[in-house]
Amino acid sequence: MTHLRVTIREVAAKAGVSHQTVSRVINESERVNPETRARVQAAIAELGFQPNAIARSMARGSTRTLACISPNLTDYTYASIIEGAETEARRHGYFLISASAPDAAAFTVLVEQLIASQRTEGLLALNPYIDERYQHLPAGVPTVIVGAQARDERSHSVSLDETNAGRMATQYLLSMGHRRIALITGPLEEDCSQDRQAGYQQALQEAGVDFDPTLVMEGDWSATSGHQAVECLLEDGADFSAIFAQNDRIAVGAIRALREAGLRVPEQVSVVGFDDMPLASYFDPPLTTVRQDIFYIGSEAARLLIQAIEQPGRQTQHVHLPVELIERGSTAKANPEKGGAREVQATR
Amino acid sequence: MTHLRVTIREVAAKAGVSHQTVSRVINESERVNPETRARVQAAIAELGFQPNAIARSMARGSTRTLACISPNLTDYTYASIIEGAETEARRHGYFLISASAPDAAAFTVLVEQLIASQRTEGLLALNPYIDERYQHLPAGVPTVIVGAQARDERSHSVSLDETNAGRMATQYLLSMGHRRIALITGPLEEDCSQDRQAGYQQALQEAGVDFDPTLVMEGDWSATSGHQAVECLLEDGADFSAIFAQNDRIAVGAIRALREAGLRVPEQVSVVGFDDMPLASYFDPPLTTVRQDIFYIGSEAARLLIQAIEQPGRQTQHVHLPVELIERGSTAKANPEKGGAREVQATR
DNA sequence: ATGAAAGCGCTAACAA
DNA sequence: TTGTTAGCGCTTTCAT
Repeated sequence: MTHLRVTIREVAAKAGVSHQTVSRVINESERVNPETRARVQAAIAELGFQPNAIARSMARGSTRTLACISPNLTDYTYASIIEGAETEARRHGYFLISASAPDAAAFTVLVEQLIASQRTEGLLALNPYIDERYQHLPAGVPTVIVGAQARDERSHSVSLDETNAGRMATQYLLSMGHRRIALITGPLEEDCSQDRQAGYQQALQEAGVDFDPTLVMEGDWSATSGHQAVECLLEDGADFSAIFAQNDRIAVGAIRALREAGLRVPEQVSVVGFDDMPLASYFDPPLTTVRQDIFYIGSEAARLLIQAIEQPGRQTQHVHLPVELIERGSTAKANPEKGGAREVQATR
Repeated sequence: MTHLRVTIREVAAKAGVSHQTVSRVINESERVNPETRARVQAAIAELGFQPNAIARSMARGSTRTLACISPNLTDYTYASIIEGAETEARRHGYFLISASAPDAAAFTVLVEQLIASQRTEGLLALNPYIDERYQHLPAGVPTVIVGAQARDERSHSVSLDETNAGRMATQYLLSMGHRRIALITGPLEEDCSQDRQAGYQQALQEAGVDFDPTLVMEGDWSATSGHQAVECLLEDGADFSAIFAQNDRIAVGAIRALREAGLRVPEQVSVVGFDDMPLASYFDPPLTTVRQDIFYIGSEAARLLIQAIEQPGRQTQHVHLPVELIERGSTAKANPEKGGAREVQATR
């Protein structure tokens, strides 16, 4: 265990050159005599020298570190985006500090500590419109908004084509003959909930089906909220033969509630989820869902951010990623005699 | 948008003091005249000065940044540990750079870039015994091994009491009258798989039940592996009335395979999982499982690491965290007439 | 192709 | 209590 860390100067002394020549070698400059380079490299190996990253950042004025602030790190969607971003960042020689900010206040503090302190050179803001945090996005620092479209002109963004995704899921149910399609959304503060709902309404309209607001329930992404939403729907005596749940967890909760009410999925009610989370194919029944390539969202976001850092003049970019419908066992054709309505009314 | 970042010297000029006084103010030194401090603070506010974190790291020789290397960032278990660690780190004024290393080679590179470059002051190594990566743990740098016990004397560790957890799950099934209990493990390279199995065998022995190696299958934590394991078991005509799956995903796959073979859970076969992952209570049937407080594992690991950094002389510590059995619907009493054996043999 | 000098923005030691 | 002087370990001019 080396106690005092070896510096460039010790290497220089050992190799009999100036520390500047060592710097040239570690920076792979061309302008070094092959012999000298070999001597220096030998010295580096012998002493186990590792350039000090902080000193380099200091001298270069660039830290090659990105920040990623997310509501949490455990939701599968966020975690995948972060993993994608981290991998891509590293591919470009950057590191990623990811931190979770449950609320806007925590977000503000983090921006200060990470961005204003110049510890990082750019920011990945995951879902910044869930609360007031977007008002504290840093100015003058490259920023990519992930999971929503930027509302200002300074920020880049990477998001799904949410409206189209909502439309696609709804069209699929319509194509199965369903006419009474309930919708369970995420929190309406979030753009994606709104956009998915817009797509839902759009698809209904295109199919000439009237939009019925009593068929729409707001959830909070949790399975529990899906469960409750279906309970409410049933209590209100709502008539529906399909549900579009805006994420897979809501779908799972909804299916559970349907079962508890004695309704069979997909025979009596079809359910479409959103995300294609890891166990979606192992649910009972396997979940029909909208798949998003979340890992790619993350890597694309990192790519954009690094581009913005390295080419400061660049125009802001807004990337929309496509989605795909995965057909599994939680959906079936509507019962034609009944015109798509449920046969059994819950007894509760 | 300030173009040239404000430095301590500009603040000093504005406040009419030396830059060192400004340094004292931002470091909350006592030795500053209240009036002077007020003047400096006014100047700081007016100029929007933010100390440069890199320069501080440079001058102090300490980066207040930790590294966390994990096989991936998306597994719920890892993500939770990371979130716990990140939160705790920040509580102590540290940042956490988390990176994923799918294999030992990637791990080695990361250790070099993060640790040897002195960018970070300590390492959280999640599950380092899944491959050869533990051989590349850095020397002379505070390290906490998470999810396994340290195999050397230099590293601290935070892990579950895995043996006891395995024992507890098995004892529970035994107490329900099951005698033929199949085990589906994680990869046997990982300590936790081994330890959970040791606990399983221990419980059997204590209950006077013979250990039957044909009832043990090795999985890879995936639902698919649980599915396959049960298929093998059934093909081999194995006789069992309960399964202890070493994680919840394996359990889900196992339940699916059981169903496909026409077996009812829990009436004919009971299944116990491990982790209590978020949707465990929403599975069908709701999963009986061993709960670990993973968030706490992370925060404890970070706490230990920071302690090791700040008090270098300290002895290595090894923390074992308790687990808890959560009883839900995937387990039931064994059929007494049959002595716990399945009634129905799969027809395949 | 190599070296010398200067400085990145701050903190730490010492002096006043 | 405050200011002055040196660096931290490296990169970047600019000479040579």
